[in-house]
Amino acid sequence: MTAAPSEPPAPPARTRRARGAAGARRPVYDASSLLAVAVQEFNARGYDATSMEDLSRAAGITKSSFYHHVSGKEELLRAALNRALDGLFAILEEPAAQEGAALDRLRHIIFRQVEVLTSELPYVTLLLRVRGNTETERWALARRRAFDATIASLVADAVADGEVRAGVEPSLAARLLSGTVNSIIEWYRPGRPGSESLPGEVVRIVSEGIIPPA
Amino acid sequence: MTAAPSEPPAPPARTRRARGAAGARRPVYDASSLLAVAVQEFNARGYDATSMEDLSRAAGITKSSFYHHVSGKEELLRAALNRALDGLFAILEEPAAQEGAALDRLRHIIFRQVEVLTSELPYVTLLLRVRGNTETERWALARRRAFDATIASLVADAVADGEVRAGVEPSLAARLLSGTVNSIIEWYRPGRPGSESLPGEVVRIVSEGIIPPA
DNA sequence: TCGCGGCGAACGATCGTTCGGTTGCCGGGA
DNA sequence: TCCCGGCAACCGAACGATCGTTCGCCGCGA
Repeated sequence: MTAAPSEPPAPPARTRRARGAAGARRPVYDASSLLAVAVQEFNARGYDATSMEDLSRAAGITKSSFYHHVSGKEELLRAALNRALDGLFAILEEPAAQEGAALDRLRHIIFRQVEVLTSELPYVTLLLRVRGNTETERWALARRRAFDATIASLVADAVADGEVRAGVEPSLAARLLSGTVNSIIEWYRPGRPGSESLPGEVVRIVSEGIIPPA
Repeated sequence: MTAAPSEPPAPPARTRRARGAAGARRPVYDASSLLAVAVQEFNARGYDATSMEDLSRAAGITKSSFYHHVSGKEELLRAALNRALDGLFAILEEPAAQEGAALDRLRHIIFRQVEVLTSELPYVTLLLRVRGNTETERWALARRRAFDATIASLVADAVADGEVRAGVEPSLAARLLSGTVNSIIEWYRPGRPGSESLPGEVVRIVSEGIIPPA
Protein backbone atom coordinates (compact mmCIF):
# COMPACT_ATOMS: atom_id res chain seq x y z
CA MET A 1 0.00 0.00 0.00
CA THR A 2 1.37 3.39 -0.92
CA ALA A 3 0.13 5.98 1.50
CA ALA A 4 -0.34 9.60 0.68
CA PRO A 5 3.09 11.14 0.06
CA SER A 6 4.56 11.75 3.47
CA GLU A 7 6.04 15.21 3.12
CA PRO A 8 8.01 17.48 0.92
CA PRO A 9 11.78 16.97 1.14
CA ALA A 10 11.22 18.00 4.76
CA PRO A 11 13.68 19.83 6.96
CA PRO A 12 15.30 16.85 8.60
CA ALA A 13 15.77 16.89 12.34
CA ARG A 14 19.50 16.65 12.22
CA THR A 15 21.28 16.71 15.49
CA ARG A 16 25.05 16.69 15.37
CA ARG A 17 27.98 17.20 13.18
CA ALA A 18 30.46 14.62 12.13
CA ARG A 19 33.38 15.51 14.28
CA GLY A 20 34.94 18.27 16.37
CA ALA A 21 33.16 21.46 17.33
CA ALA A 22 32.94 23.83 14.39
CA GLY A 23 32.72 21.00 11.91
CA ALA A 24 32.29 22.33 8.42
CA ARG A 25 31.11 18.82 7.52
CA ARG A 26 27.51 18.41 6.61
CA PRO A 27 25.05 17.63 9.34
CA VAL A 28 24.82 14.06 10.48
CA TYR A 29 22.36 11.81 12.21
CA ASP A 30 22.91 9.64 15.20
CA ALA A 31 21.12 6.39 15.78
CA SER A 32 18.56 7.76 18.20
CA SER A 33 17.45 10.67 16.04
CA LEU A 34 16.95 8.32 13.09
CA LEU A 35 14.99 6.04 15.38
CA ALA A 36 12.73 8.92 16.32
CA VAL A 37 12.10 9.70 12.66
CA ALA A 38 11.41 6.05 11.89
CA VAL A 39 9.00 5.56 14.77
CA GLN A 40 7.04 8.62 13.75
CA GLU A 41 6.65 7.21 10.25
CA PHE A 42 5.75 3.76 11.60
CA ASN A 43 3.00 5.30 13.66
CA ALA A 44 1.68 7.43 10.82
CA ARG A 45 1.27 4.59 8.33
CA GLY A 46 1.72 1.42 10.31
CA TYR A 47 4.94 -0.61 10.43
CA ASP A 48 4.16 -2.90 7.51
CA ALA A 49 2.90 -0.12 5.27
CA THR A 50 6.01 1.97 5.85
CA SER A 51 8.84 1.34 3.40
CA MET A 52 12.51 2.03 3.93
CA GLU A 53 12.09 4.55 1.14
CA ASP A 54 9.52 6.36 3.30
CA LEU A 55 11.90 6.38 6.24
CA SER A 56 14.89 7.65 4.34
CA ARG A 57 12.82 10.33 2.64
CA ALA A 58 11.55 11.53 6.01
CA ALA A 59 15.16 11.68 7.18
CA GLY A 60 16.21 13.64 4.11
CA ILE A 61 18.69 11.11 2.73
CA THR A 62 18.54 8.25 0.25
CA LYS A 63 17.66 4.70 1.08
CA SER A 64 21.23 3.50 0.76
CA SER A 65 22.50 6.30 2.98
CA PHE A 66 19.91 5.38 5.54
CA TYR A 67 21.33 1.87 5.63
CA HIS A 68 24.72 3.36 6.48
CA HIS A 69 23.29 4.30 9.89
CA VAL A 70 20.85 1.52 10.71
CA SER A 71 21.09 -2.21 10.23
CA GLY A 72 17.58 -2.86 9.00
CA LYS A 73 13.89 -2.26 9.37
CA GLU A 74 13.20 -4.85 12.02
CA GLU A 75 16.15 -3.66 14.09
CA LEU A 76 14.53 -0.22 14.22
CA LEU A 77 11.33 -1.81 15.42
CA ARG A 78 13.17 -3.80 18.05
CA ALA A 79 14.93 -0.74 19.41
CA ALA A 80 11.68 1.22 19.56
CA LEU A 81 9.74 -1.54 21.31
CA ASN A 82 12.58 -2.02 23.75
CA ARG A 83 12.51 1.62 24.70
CA ALA A 84 8.77 1.51 25.35
CA LEU A 85 8.97 -1.68 27.38
CA ASP A 86 11.92 -0.47 29.44
CA GLY A 87 9.98 2.67 30.32
CA LEU A 88 6.97 0.68 31.45
CA PHE A 89 8.86 -1.96 33.43
CA ALA A 90 10.90 0.70 35.20
CA ILE A 91 7.65 1.78 36.85
CA LEU A 92 7.32 -1.57 38.58
CA GLU A 93 10.78 -1.12 40.14
CA GLU A 94 9.88 2.10 41.90
CA PRO A 95 9.49 1.87 45.69
CA ALA A 96 5.92 3.15 45.61
CA ALA A 97 5.04 0.29 43.25
CA GLN A 98 6.43 -2.32 45.60
CA GLU A 99 5.55 -1.11 49.08
CA GLY A 100 2.26 -0.40 50.77
CA ALA A 101 -1.33 -1.47 50.26
CA ALA A 102 -2.22 -3.06 46.93
CA LEU A 103 -4.65 -0.29 46.05
CA ASP A 104 -2.07 2.42 46.74
CA ARG A 105 0.55 0.63 44.65
CA LEU A 106 -2.01 0.22 41.88
CA ARG A 107 -2.87 3.89 41.88
CA HIS A 108 0.79 4.82 41.76
CA ILE A 109 1.40 2.52 38.80
CA ILE A 110 -1.56 3.92 36.89
CA PHE A 111 -0.36 7.46 37.53
CA ARG A 112 3.14 6.67 36.34
CA GLN A 113 1.91 4.59 33.42
CA VAL A 114 0.07 7.62 32.09
CA GLU A 115 3.22 9.69 32.54
CA VAL A 116 5.32 7.19 30.61
CA LEU A 117 2.64 6.81 27.95
CA THR A 118 2.73 10.53 27.29
CA SER A 119 6.48 11.09 27.63
CA GLU A 120 7.34 8.10 25.42
CA LEU A 121 4.24 8.44 23.28
CA PRO A 122 5.58 7.35 19.87
CA TYR A 123 7.38 4.31 21.23
CA VAL A 124 4.50 3.13 23.38
CA THR A 125 2.08 3.74 20.52
CA LEU A 126 4.14 1.45 18.33
CA LEU A 127 4.25 -1.16 21.08
CA LEU A 128 0.49 -1.17 21.52
CA ARG A 129 -0.05 -1.81 17.81
CA VAL A 130 2.25 -4.78 17.43
CA ARG A 131 0.51 -7.83 15.98
CA GLY A 132 3.06 -10.61 16.44
CA ASN A 133 4.13 -11.21 12.85
CA THR A 134 7.83 -11.67 13.53
CA GLU A 135 9.89 -13.06 16.37
CA THR A 136 10.67 -9.52 17.47
CA GLU A 137 7.00 -8.65 17.68
CA ARG A 138 6.12 -11.82 19.54
CA TRP A 139 8.86 -11.12 22.06
CA ALA A 140 7.47 -7.63 22.61
CA LEU A 141 3.95 -9.00 22.97
CA ALA A 142 5.13 -11.47 25.59
CA ARG A 143 6.85 -8.75 27.60
CA ARG A 144 3.77 -6.58 27.36
CA ARG A 145 1.54 -9.40 28.57
CA ALA A 146 3.86 -9.85 31.53
CA PHE A 147 3.42 -6.20 32.41
CA ASP A 148 -0.36 -6.45 32.18
CA ALA A 149 -0.31 -9.63 34.25
CA THR A 150 1.49 -7.80 37.04
CA ILE A 151 -1.22 -5.18 37.12
CA ALA A 152 -3.95 -7.81 36.96
CA SER A 153 -2.57 -9.61 39.99
CA LEU A 154 -2.36 -6.32 41.83
CA VAL A 155 -6.03 -5.71 41.10
CA ALA A 156 -6.80 -9.19 42.39
CA ASP A 157 -4.80 -8.45 45.55
CA ALA A 158 -6.72 -5.25 46.12
CA VAL A 159 -10.00 -7.13 45.84
CA ALA A 160 -8.76 -9.90 48.13
CA ASP A 161 -7.69 -7.33 50.72
CA GLY A 162 -11.19 -5.91 50.66
CA GLU A 163 -9.93 -2.58 49.39
CA VAL A 164 -12.26 -2.61 46.42
CA ARG A 165 -15.98 -2.91 46.84
CA ALA A 166 -17.56 -6.17 45.88
CA GLY A 167 -19.08 -6.83 42.51
CA VAL A 168 -16.01 -5.99 40.51
CA GLU A 169 -14.78 -9.07 38.75
CA PRO A 170 -11.00 -8.67 39.16
CA SER A 171 -9.88 -9.89 35.74
CA LEU A 172 -12.51 -7.85 33.94
CA ALA A 173 -11.60 -4.79 35.97
CA ALA A 174 -7.92 -5.27 35.16
CA ARG A 175 -8.61 -5.59 31.45
CA LEU A 176 -10.79 -2.53 31.30
CA LEU A 177 -8.24 -0.66 33.38
CA SER A 178 -5.42 -1.44 30.98
CA GLY A 179 -7.65 -0.67 28.02
CA THR A 180 -8.66 2.69 29.43
CA VAL A 181 -5.11 3.76 30.21
CA ASN A 182 -3.69 2.50 26.92
CA SER A 183 -6.41 4.20 24.90
CA ILE A 184 -4.79 7.52 25.77
CA ILE A 185 -2.34 7.06 22.91
CA GLU A 186 -5.23 7.36 20.47
CA TRP A 187 -5.79 11.04 21.17
CA TYR A 188 -3.07 12.46 23.43
CA ARG A 189 -0.69 14.85 21.72
CA PRO A 190 2.11 16.56 23.65
CA GLY A 191 2.18 20.27 24.29
CA ARG A 192 -1.52 20.78 24.71
CA PRO A 193 -2.74 22.59 27.82
CA GLY A 194 -3.72 20.41 30.74
CA SER A 195 -1.24 17.69 29.87
CA GLU A 196 0.50 17.83 33.20
CA SER A 197 -2.70 17.12 35.11
CA LEU A 198 -3.65 14.12 32.99
CA PRO A 199 -2.18 11.35 35.15
CA GLY A 200 -4.03 12.55 38.22
CA GLU A 201 -7.27 12.97 36.33
CA VAL A 202 -7.03 9.47 34.91
CA VAL A 203 -6.46 7.97 38.35
CA ARG A 204 -9.44 9.87 39.66
CA ILE A 205 -11.69 8.93 36.77
CA VAL A 206 -10.95 5.21 36.91
CA SER A 207 -11.64 5.37 40.63
CA GLU A 208 -14.85 7.36 40.54
CA GLY A 209 -16.24 6.25 37.21
CA ILE A 210 -16.43 7.92 33.86
CA ILE A 211 -20.13 8.64 33.88
CA PRO A 212 -21.07 8.30 37.53
CA PRO A 213 -24.56 7.25 38.52
CA ALA A 214 -26.92 10.13 39.08
CA MET B 1 6.68 -9.13 6.13
CA THR B 2 6.07 -12.84 5.96
CA ALA B 3 4.22 -13.94 9.03
CA ALA B 4 4.43 -17.35 10.49
CA PRO B 5 2.68 -19.76 8.13
CA SER B 6 -0.97 -19.26 8.78
CA GLU B 7 -2.26 -22.79 8.90
CA PRO B 8 -2.08 -26.13 7.22
CA PRO B 9 -4.25 -26.35 4.12
CA ALA B 10 -7.06 -25.71 6.57
CA PRO B 11 -10.58 -27.05 6.40
CA PRO B 12 -12.17 -24.10 4.67
CA ALA B 13 -15.42 -22.76 6.04
CA ARG B 14 -17.42 -23.43 2.95
CA THR B 15 -21.04 -22.60 3.11
CA ARG B 16 -23.09 -23.51 0.13
CA ARG B 17 -23.07 -25.54 -3.00
CA ALA B 18 -23.07 -24.19 -6.45
CA ARG B 19 -26.56 -24.89 -7.54
CA GLY B 20 -29.59 -27.05 -6.87
CA ALA B 21 -30.03 -29.22 -3.84
CA ALA B 22 -28.00 -32.41 -4.12
CA GLY B 23 -25.29 -30.69 -6.06
CA ALA B 24 -22.46 -33.06 -6.85
CA ARG B 25 -20.42 -29.96 -7.65
CA ARG B 26 -17.70 -29.03 -5.24
CA PRO B 27 -18.49 -26.63 -2.45
CA VAL B 28 -18.55 -22.98 -3.29
CA TYR B 29 -18.09 -19.73 -1.50
CA ASP B 30 -20.34 -16.76 -1.46
CA ALA B 31 -19.10 -13.23 -1.03
CA SER B 32 -19.90 -12.96 2.65
CA SER B 33 -18.20 -16.18 3.70
CA LEU B 34 -15.05 -15.15 1.86
CA LEU B 35 -15.29 -11.78 3.55
CA ALA B 36 -15.40 -13.51 6.93
CA VAL B 37 -12.29 -15.51 6.06
CA ALA B 38 -10.49 -12.41 4.84
CA VAL B 39 -11.35 -10.32 7.88
CA GLN B 40 -10.10 -13.03 10.19
CA GLU B 41 -6.78 -13.07 8.37
CA PHE B 42 -6.60 -9.27 8.34
CA ASN B 43 -7.03 -9.23 12.09
CA ALA B 44 -4.49 -11.97 12.69
CA ARG B 45 -1.66 -10.34 10.79
CA GLY B 46 -2.79 -6.80 10.06
CA TYR B 47 -4.26 -5.65 6.77
CA ASP B 48 -0.99 -4.58 5.15
CA ALA B 49 0.90 -7.67 6.23
CA THR B 50 -1.78 -9.98 4.82
CA SER B 51 -1.27 -10.98 1.20
CA MET B 52 -3.88 -12.19 -1.23
CA GLU B 53 -1.97 -15.45 -1.16
CA ASP B 54 -2.65 -15.66 2.59
CA LEU B 55 -6.34 -15.03 2.02
CA SER B 56 -6.76 -17.58 -0.74
CA ARG B 57 -4.82 -20.18 1.21
CA ALA B 58 -7.07 -19.63 4.23
CA ALA B 59 -10.07 -20.09 1.93
CA GLY B 60 -8.62 -23.28 0.48
CA ILE B 61 -8.35 -22.10 -3.11
CA THR B 62 -5.70 -20.49 -5.23
CA LYS B 63 -5.08 -16.81 -5.57
CA SER B 64 -6.56 -16.63 -9.03
CA SER B 65 -9.65 -18.54 -7.96
CA PHE B 66 -10.04 -16.14 -5.09
CA TYR B 67 -10.15 -13.28 -7.57
CA HIS B 68 -13.03 -15.00 -9.31
CA HIS B 69 -15.18 -14.14 -6.26
CA VAL B 70 -13.85 -10.84 -5.03
CA SER B 71 -12.80 -7.74 -6.90
CA GLY B 72 -9.71 -6.91 -4.91
CA LYS B 73 -8.07 -6.51 -1.56
CA GLU B 74 -9.24 -3.01 -0.80
CA GLU B 75 -12.79 -3.88 -1.75
CA LEU B 76 -12.75 -6.57 0.94
CA LEU B 77 -11.57 -3.98 3.42
CA ARG B 78 -14.27 -1.56 2.38
CA ALA B 79 -17.01 -4.15 2.79
CA ALA B 80 -15.74 -5.15 6.22
CA LEU B 81 -15.45 -1.58 7.48
CA ASN B 82 -18.89 -0.80 6.13
CA ARG B 83 -20.39 -3.68 8.04
CA ALA B 84 -18.80 -2.52 11.29
CA LEU B 85 -19.85 1.09 10.80
CA ASP B 86 -23.41 0.16 9.85
CA GLY B 87 -23.70 -1.87 13.03
CA LEU B 88 -22.51 1.00 15.18
CA PHE B 89 -24.57 3.72 13.54
CA ALA B 90 -27.70 1.59 13.75
CA ILE B 91 -27.44 1.97 17.51
CA LEU B 92 -27.92 5.70 17.26
CA GLU B 93 -31.18 5.17 15.38
CA GLU B 94 -32.80 3.18 18.16
CA PRO B 95 -35.55 4.95 20.09
CA ALA B 96 -33.75 4.54 23.42
CA ALA B 97 -30.78 6.35 21.93
CA GLN B 98 -32.86 9.31 20.87
CA GLU B 99 -35.40 9.78 23.63
CA GLY B 100 -35.04 10.52 27.31
CA ALA B 101 -32.41 12.07 29.51
CA ALA B 102 -28.91 12.37 28.09
CA LEU B 103 -27.44 10.07 30.72
CA ASP B 104 -30.01 7.36 30.03
CA ARG B 105 -29.44 7.58 26.29
CA LEU B 106 -25.70 7.41 26.91
CA ARG B 107 -26.02 4.30 29.03
CA HIS B 108 -28.18 2.63 26.42
CA ILE B 109 -25.65 3.42 23.69
CA ILE B 110 -22.77 2.04 25.73
CA PHE B 111 -24.72 -1.13 26.45
CA ARG B 112 -25.57 -1.63 22.80
CA GLN B 113 -22.09 -0.66 21.65
CA VAL B 114 -20.63 -3.49 23.71
CA GLU B 115 -23.21 -5.83 22.20
CA VAL B 116 -22.30 -4.80 18.66
CA LEU B 117 -18.58 -4.94 19.44
CA THR B 118 -18.92 -8.53 20.53
CA SER B 119 -21.40 -9.71 17.91
CA GLU B 120 -19.50 -8.09 15.04
CA LEU B 121 -16.11 -8.57 16.69
CA PRO B 122 -13.89 -9.22 13.64
CA TYR B 123 -15.34 -6.34 11.63
CA VAL B 124 -15.19 -3.81 14.46
CA THR B 125 -11.67 -4.97 15.32
CA LEU B 126 -10.58 -4.23 11.78
CA LEU B 127 -12.28 -0.83 11.93
CA LEU B 128 -10.52 0.16 15.12
CA ARG B 129 -7.11 -0.61 13.63
CA VAL B 130 -7.44 1.40 10.44
CA ARG B 131 -4.64 3.91 9.99
CA GLY B 132 -5.84 6.04 7.06
CA ASN B 133 -3.44 4.94 4.33
CA THR B 134 -5.96 4.83 1.51
CA GLU B 135 -9.08 6.75 0.61
CA THR B 136 -11.17 3.84 1.87
CA GLU B 137 -9.48 3.92 5.24
CA ARG B 138 -9.78 7.68 5.55
CA TRP B 139 -13.48 7.46 4.79
CA ALA B 140 -13.90 4.86 7.52
CA LEU B 141 -11.92 6.98 9.96
CA ALA B 142 -14.15 9.96 9.24
CA ARG B 143 -17.30 7.94 9.85
CA ARG B 144 -15.84 6.56 13.04
CA ARG B 145 -14.97 10.03 14.26
CA ALA B 146 -18.54 11.11 13.58
CA PHE B 147 -19.79 8.28 15.77
CA ASP B 148 -17.43 9.23 18.58
CA ALA B 149 -18.43 12.87 18.23
CA THR B 150 -22.07 11.94 18.78
CA ILE B 151 -21.18 10.22 22.01
CA ALA B 152 -18.95 13.09 23.09
CA SER B 153 -21.76 15.60 22.64
CA LEU B 154 -24.06 13.32 24.61
CA VAL B 155 -21.54 13.27 27.46
CA ALA B 156 -21.38 17.06 27.30
CA ASP B 157 -25.19 17.21 27.42
CA ALA B 158 -25.26 14.97 30.47
CA VAL B 159 -22.80 17.25 32.22
CA ALA B 160 -24.73 20.37 31.21
CA ASP B 161 -27.93 18.85 32.51
CA GLY B 162 -26.23 18.30 35.86
CA GLU B 163 -26.65 14.55 35.55
CA VAL B 164 -22.95 13.93 36.05
CA ARG B 165 -21.15 15.15 39.12
CA ALA B 166 -18.79 18.06 38.68
CA GLY B 167 -15.09 17.64 38.10
CA VAL B 168 -15.42 15.45 35.06
CA GLU B 169 -14.04 17.25 32.06
CA PRO B 170 -16.58 16.23 29.38
CA SER B 171 -14.21 15.75 26.45
CA LEU B 172 -11.74 13.78 28.55
CA ALA B 173 -14.53 11.64 29.94
CA ALA B 174 -15.83 10.95 26.44
CA ARG B 175 -12.42 9.94 25.17
CA LEU B 176 -11.73 7.61 28.07
CA LEU B 177 -15.22 6.21 27.70
CA SER B 178 -14.71 5.35 24.04
CA GLY B 179 -11.26 3.98 24.80
CA THR B 180 -12.56 1.76 27.55
CA VAL B 181 -15.39 0.33 25.49
CA ASN B 182 -13.30 -0.13 22.36
CA SER B 183 -10.51 -1.86 24.28
CA ILE B 184 -12.84 -4.84 24.68
CA ILE B 185 -11.81 -6.06 21.23
CA GLU B 186 -8.31 -6.68 22.55
CA TRP B 187 -9.35 -9.56 24.76
CA TYR B 188 -12.99 -10.54 24.17
CA ARG B 189 -13.48 -13.87 22.43
CA PRO B 190 -16.95 -15.24 21.74
CA GLY B 191 -18.30 -18.30 23.44
CA ARG B 192 -16.68 -17.82 26.78
CA PRO B 193 -18.88 -17.95 29.87
CA GLY B 194 -20.20 -14.66 31.11
CA SER B 195 -20.30 -13.10 27.68
CA GLU B 196 -23.96 -12.28 27.86
CA SER B 197 -23.55 -10.21 31.01
CA LEU B 198 -20.66 -8.16 29.65
CA PRO B 199 -22.63 -5.14 28.35
CA GLY B 200 -24.29 -4.62 31.70
CA GLU B 201 -21.05 -5.04 33.60
CA VAL B 202 -19.30 -2.52 31.40
CA VAL B 203 -22.05 0.04 31.91
CA ARG B 204 -21.86 -0.49 35.64
CA ILE B 205 -18.07 -0.30 35.75
CA VAL B 206 -17.79 2.92 33.76
CA SER B 207 -20.41 4.38 36.07
CA GLU B 208 -18.96 3.27 39.38
CA GLY B 209 -15.29 3.26 38.54
CA ILE B 210 -12.88 0.49 37.78
CA ILE B 211 -10.99 0.60 41.05
CA PRO B 212 -13.32 2.57 43.30
CA PRO B 213 -11.93 4.61 46.19
CA ALA B 214 -11.79 2.76 49.48
C1' DT C 1 -22.67 -27.31 -25.51
C1' DC C 2 -22.45 -23.83 -22.26
C1' DG C 3 -20.48 -21.61 -18.46
C1' DC C 4 -18.97 -21.53 -13.72
C1' DG C 5 -15.39 -22.52 -10.53
C1' DG C 6 -10.87 -23.43 -10.37
C1' DC C 7 -5.98 -23.42 -11.84
C1' DG C 8 -0.84 -22.22 -13.29
C1' DA C 9 1.84 -18.75 -15.06
C1' DA C 10 3.05 -14.46 -15.64
C1' DC C 11 2.60 -9.17 -15.49
C1' DG C 12 4.73 -4.71 -13.70
C1' DA C 13 5.47 -2.58 -9.34
C1' DT C 14 7.51 -2.28 -5.04
C1' DC C 15 9.66 -4.42 -1.21
C1' DG C 16 14.15 -4.76 2.01
C1' DT C 17 18.78 -5.03 1.27
C1' DT C 18 23.56 -4.85 -0.89
C1' DC C 19 27.31 -3.09 -3.55
C1' DG C 20 30.70 -0.12 -5.68
C1' DG C 21 31.93 4.35 -6.12
C1' DT C 22 32.27 9.55 -5.15
C1' DT C 23 32.76 13.43 -2.20
C1' DG C 24 34.99 16.32 1.08
C1' DC C 25 36.66 17.05 5.76
C1' DC C 26 40.35 15.92 8.85
C1' DG C 27 44.83 14.47 11.18
C1' DG C 28 49.48 14.19 10.53
C1' DG C 29 54.07 13.92 7.99
C1' DA C 30 57.08 16.88 5.08
C1' DT D 1 52.30 25.83 5.60
C1' DC D 2 51.15 22.45 2.39
C1' DC D 3 49.59 18.19 0.91
C1' DC D 4 47.90 13.58 1.15
C1' DG D 5 45.93 9.29 2.77
C1' DG D 6 41.94 7.75 5.34
C1' DC D 7 37.38 7.50 6.29
C1' DA D 8 32.58 8.79 7.37
C1' DA D 9 28.62 10.23 4.84
C1' DC D 10 26.27 9.83 0.94
C1' DC D 11 24.54 8.23 -3.52
C1' DG D 12 22.72 5.47 -7.91
C1' DA D 13 21.88 1.13 -9.45
C1' DA D 14 20.73 -3.22 -8.98
C1' DC D 15 19.66 -7.76 -6.46
C1' DG D 16 16.04 -11.48 -5.60
C1' DA D 17 11.68 -11.79 -3.40
C1' DT D 18 7.04 -10.79 -2.97
C1' DC D 19 3.22 -7.84 -3.83
C1' DG D 20 -1.78 -7.23 -6.08
C1' DT D 21 -3.71 -8.30 -10.23
C1' DT D 22 -4.69 -10.40 -14.95
C1' DC D 23 -4.85 -13.83 -18.43
C1' DG D 24 -5.88 -18.11 -20.90
C1' DC D 25 -7.19 -22.58 -20.22
C1' DC D 26 -9.33 -26.77 -18.29
C1' DG D 27 -12.83 -29.98 -16.23
C1' DC D 28 -17.22 -31.02 -15.18
C1' DG D 29 -22.21 -30.68 -14.08
C1' DA D 30 -26.48 -28.92 -16.04
